Order: sequence, then C-alpha cells, then structure tokens
Amino acid sequence: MANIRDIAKATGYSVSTVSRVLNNYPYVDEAKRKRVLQVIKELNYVPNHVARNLSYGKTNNIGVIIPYTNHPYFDQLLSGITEMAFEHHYKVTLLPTNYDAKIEQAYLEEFAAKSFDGLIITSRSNSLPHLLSFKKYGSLVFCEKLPHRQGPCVYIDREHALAEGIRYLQDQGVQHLGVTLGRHSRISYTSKVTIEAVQRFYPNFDVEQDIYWNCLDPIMGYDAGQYFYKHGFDGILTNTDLVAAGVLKAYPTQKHPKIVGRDNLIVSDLLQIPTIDNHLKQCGEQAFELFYQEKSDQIRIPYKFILR
Amino acid sequence: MANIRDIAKATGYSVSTVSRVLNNYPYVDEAKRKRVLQVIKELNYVPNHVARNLSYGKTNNIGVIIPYTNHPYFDQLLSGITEMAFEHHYKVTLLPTNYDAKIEQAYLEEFAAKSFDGLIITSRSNSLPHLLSFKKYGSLVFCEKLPHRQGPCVYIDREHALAEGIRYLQDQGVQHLGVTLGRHSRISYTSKVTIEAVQRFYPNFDVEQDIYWNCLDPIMGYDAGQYFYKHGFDGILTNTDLVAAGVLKAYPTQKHPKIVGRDNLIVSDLLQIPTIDNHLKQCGEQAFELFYQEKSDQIRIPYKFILR
DNA sequence: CCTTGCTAAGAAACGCGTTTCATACATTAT
DNA sequence: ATAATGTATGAAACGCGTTTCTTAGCAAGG
Repeated sequence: MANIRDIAKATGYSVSTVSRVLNNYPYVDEAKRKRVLQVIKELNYVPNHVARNLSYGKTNNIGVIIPYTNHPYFDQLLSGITEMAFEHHYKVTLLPTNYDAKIEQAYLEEFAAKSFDGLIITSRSNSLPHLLSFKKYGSLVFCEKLPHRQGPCVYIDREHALAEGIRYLQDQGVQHLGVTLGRHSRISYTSKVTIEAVQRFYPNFDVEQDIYWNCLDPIMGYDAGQYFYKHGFDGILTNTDLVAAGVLKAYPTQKHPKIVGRDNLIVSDLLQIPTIDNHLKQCGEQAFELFYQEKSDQIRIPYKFILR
Repeated sequence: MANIRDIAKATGYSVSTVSRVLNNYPYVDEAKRKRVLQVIKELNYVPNHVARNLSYGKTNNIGVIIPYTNHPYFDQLLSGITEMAFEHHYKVTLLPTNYDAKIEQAYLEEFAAKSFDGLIITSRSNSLPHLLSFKKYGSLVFCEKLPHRQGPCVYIDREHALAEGIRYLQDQGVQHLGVTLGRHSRISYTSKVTIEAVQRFYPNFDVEQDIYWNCLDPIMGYDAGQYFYKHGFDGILTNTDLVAAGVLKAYPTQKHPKIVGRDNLIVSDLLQIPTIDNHLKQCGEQAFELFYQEKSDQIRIPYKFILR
C-alpha cells in the first residue's frame, strides 16, 4: 500500500505539498493539485487514519463502558449515545465488562493510552475514586449522580420515580408487596435505592422474604412470579418490564397482581403494564453531549410514570 | 504526558531498553527493568496506543456496519459479534449507516485507511461489487450469502425458513394471507425472498393488496393489523415478532389470525406467537470467527421454526 | 526603488512506539 | 586457545501524516 511519501516521489513534489492537497489547503498550484489527486487515484492511495490520529492526538472515537449489550436498559442508553455520536462524526466503541472490575480496569488503561477521546461509563465495577483518578487522561462522563463538582454526569431521579410507582401500588390497595431486583452478588445502586423507597411506603417490608433477586428477563420473572403467586403477593414492583411480563405470566389471568414495570419497553405497552420510563435514550444523548461540549454539568433526566 | 523518550532520559537508558521492558523482552538486566518500571510509575507514563497501532499496523478493532442499533435483528447480531470479539481481545466499533450509501462509503474509506482490522457488514446500501472492491484493504465479512468464492459470509437459509413458516400457515387453513415487510423505499433482499416464497404457496397472492410495507415495530404492526382485520385476512406472515405482536393487538382476541413471527424475541414467547428463529446471535458469533480465523468460508446458519 | 504582503512549496521536525542492526562482553563448546 | 553462543544495550530507521520553519517569487503600496 502506498504512503504519502510514495505519492510525493511519484509526482516529484514534496510530502508537504501532497499533505496540503489532502487537507485542502489553499496555496497549492492548481496544476499540481490535480496531478497529485490523479496519482493518488492511480496508486490507490488512502491516507492512514492511525497515523493521522497519532499526529492529531485525537481519534474521534468514544468508548462506552457497558456491562453487556442486548439488555434493554443498556441498549436504550447506547442508542442515544450512538445517534448523538453519529451526528458529531464520532464513532462509538463498545467496551463490555460483564461487571468484571479487571476488565473495566483494562479499558481504563486503554483510555489512558489515548485509544479514545472520551469514555462514557454507563455502569461501573470499580470504585468511584478509582475511576475518577483517570480524569487526568481525558474526559469521563458518568451515567450516575456524582458527588458535587466531581465531573460531568447524567442521572435519573430514581428516588422520586420509584416513589411514584410505589405510591401508585399503594393507592391501588396493594397489601403484600413483592419486589424484583437484579444481581444479588454485587448489589447495584439502583437496587439499594429501590429497597429504601419501598421501606418508606411499606414499613413492614421484609428484605428477606419480599425480594426476588437476580431477575433480568421474563424467564427469571416467571420464576419470581411463581414465588409471589404462591405466597399471595398482590402487588409487584419490578426492575424492568421484561421481568414484569414474566411475573404476570405466572399468575392466572383473573388473579393478576397490581404491577409496575420499568423502561417503557414495547412489551409493557403490549401487555398494558404501567411502567416507569426513565428516558434512557435521552440519558445517552445527553451523556454524549456532555462529552462533546466538554461541559462538567450534572444533568438530571426527568422520568415519567406511565399509567396504562 | 510523558512519552517513552522521557522515560529513557529519566532512567538514563535507551529508548530500546524501555521498550523492551514494556514488552517483556528477555535480556534486560533485572536492576534496569525495575528502575524503568519505577520511573514509569513515578511519571505516570502510559504507552500511547495509537502510536503502537501505527507501528504494529493493527488496531485490534473491528468495525460493524449496521443500519441502526436498538432493533432486535441487529442487536442480536451485534451481541454475537461483541461477545466473540471480547473473547479474542478485539473491540467493536459501531458504524451506523441508517441505510445511507454515502455514509456507508465513508466507513469503507475509513476501513481502507486502516482504522479497523476488519469489517463486518450486517446489511449494506452500496452494491456488492463496490463493497467487494474494498477487499484489497483488509478482511470483509458479510452477513448475507455471497456468490461462490467471493469471500467469507454467514447467511441464513431464508428460503427454507420462510417456506416452513408459510407451509405452517397453509396447514392451519389460512385462506387470505397478509404479509408485513420492512422498508419499501429500498426493498431488502429478505423482502424479495419473502414475496417469492409466498407466491410459491399462494399463487393468487396480490403484491399490491396483500403486503403492508414499512413495518418495523408494534406500532406499525398495529396499523398493519387494522388493515388486515378490516379486509378479512385470516393469516399473517410478519417480518418480526414485534410487528406480529402489534398485528395481534389490532384483532379482537377471539378473532386472532394465524400468525408467524420472526427472530424468536421475548414477546413471541410471552404472546405465544409461532416464530422463525434465525439464530442471529450465532450469525454474529460466526461472522466474527470468520474474520478472526481469516477463513473464506460461507457458513449457513440453521434456522428453527418454533411452534407455540 | 524599496518595503510589505501574498502565494507557493520544500526540508525537517514532530507525534510515539517498535524493530532492526550493530556492538560488546561473557560463556560454553571444540 | 579459538570459535560459537548467549546476554545486554544503544543508535537509528521505520510506520505515516501533520506542521513548523524557511526560502522565494511576484505584485501592490509608498
């Protein structure tokens, strides 16, 4: 493959002149410009992007740390990021961690090594101070509320969103409330907030008996539903619409519990499940914007409780 | 930010020695190795990945040309690619085209410019010969059946998969078959195959009246369903489970048509919609493997018709 | 006629690692 | 004792664009 020096040689002009043609500088003789372009075509020359990036010190690439794809929560976030990145001529590189702190660490090092112009952290496995120590290498945007002035972030007002969902269940007369949550091994911040919110409305809520952990999809939701049905739960607060759908499936149709889903997924519309829409796509868009505008704002994305 | 020459200067050793330490070469004096590592730590030095890539002529990055994310078909494909890439220490960069040939072209040029070690084309907007002309710049893997010996690809046996779905509908006694399809502006290969397959089983199939175009999600599926219900269609072949779910919603529960979905999405399980599972995740995995193993095979991924 | 300013274009340095080549000493084999 | 290996390390070239610095021709302004 030809490089810029080959083109210089073939045309008889200098490397600088070729570079000037490539970058549309003024002050290049029209005849020479044409000749250069012609030779470029003849030799099938394409400027090496990596070399360019090295020279510019910039890659136009943003990394997104994400546990995994193909999960509605993260896919929505990702689609917001991707769309916005696209508009600003950035590319998005997926950095799946599977919640492994070691892998996350490896990505952070690649970031420090200038592989990406920025990093959006949709969910993290290392401690916040550790992650923040990488700020010196470039711009980091978090998808969680950071302590004041610690850097750019977008976040959801989970507390109020959950409160509204739980109040709805209470208003519907729910006596025995069950809750589905995700990973039990490393309990997420969201799970913690959920438990606290529920306890405020249901003081007798039993953390041991009334939570069904490790719910991520309808299959696990179905398991949860069987448990809840057997034990006479009449209201369920779920961690995502997918799980809500599974839960409902486990109850006989006439005995459906009051339920609240999350993420406003298509299923919740199809099955008429009330849901908390956290506008994740918008979160993703804003996260990218924060990176792009080099702002250090803390943006709260409004949620919306959708009654069906 | 320090670079390798700074480290060389600070230690008093040569750049080569520092590089040897970084790359775990044998034949470096133990004391020097330690000293180098110490200085690296002190100066907070991280080797520049872009420079390394330039030197190696390799990025460990694969690009995935995709119309958009957040669509079940592509997200499944993507999750297969991402998982496999992860296992082989590759990163995945998303290249959304929105079916715009110009944008696709831009990505192809970036590929030629060595931004990626390979390209997986999940769907394309330019002509096949045009895309194939980029083979000289690196390895291209297609997610569609290529003409013999034209390069690596994974594909689905759509013809047989569809035939099985349509035969099922016929066996169920469907008289008036409706079909939902995607984009009408640039009709996809899949759409063409679908029409041909239907015509084989239903010789009177009317391309004008019996197809509802531009169906991508349940909303559009609902529209299609209203049309089909109004005109007395008793069987629907849909282009994805999401659309199937929408179609059903438009029919009164007692009058549900016979229906066949696609992609084996969670909704189809929840709503008991028979579906054609094309094992898209597996497609993605195999596509990456073809790239990684530098094979030029044509891999057919078996489909599965799932009765409910 | 001389200065200022614009157009044009090349040499060389720069961004930053990796790798080849060359050198030199210390062993070990013959 | 000598040739052949093995260990250790530096200088310089390389991968490939971009950018700064310099030089230089030529026209307009004073």
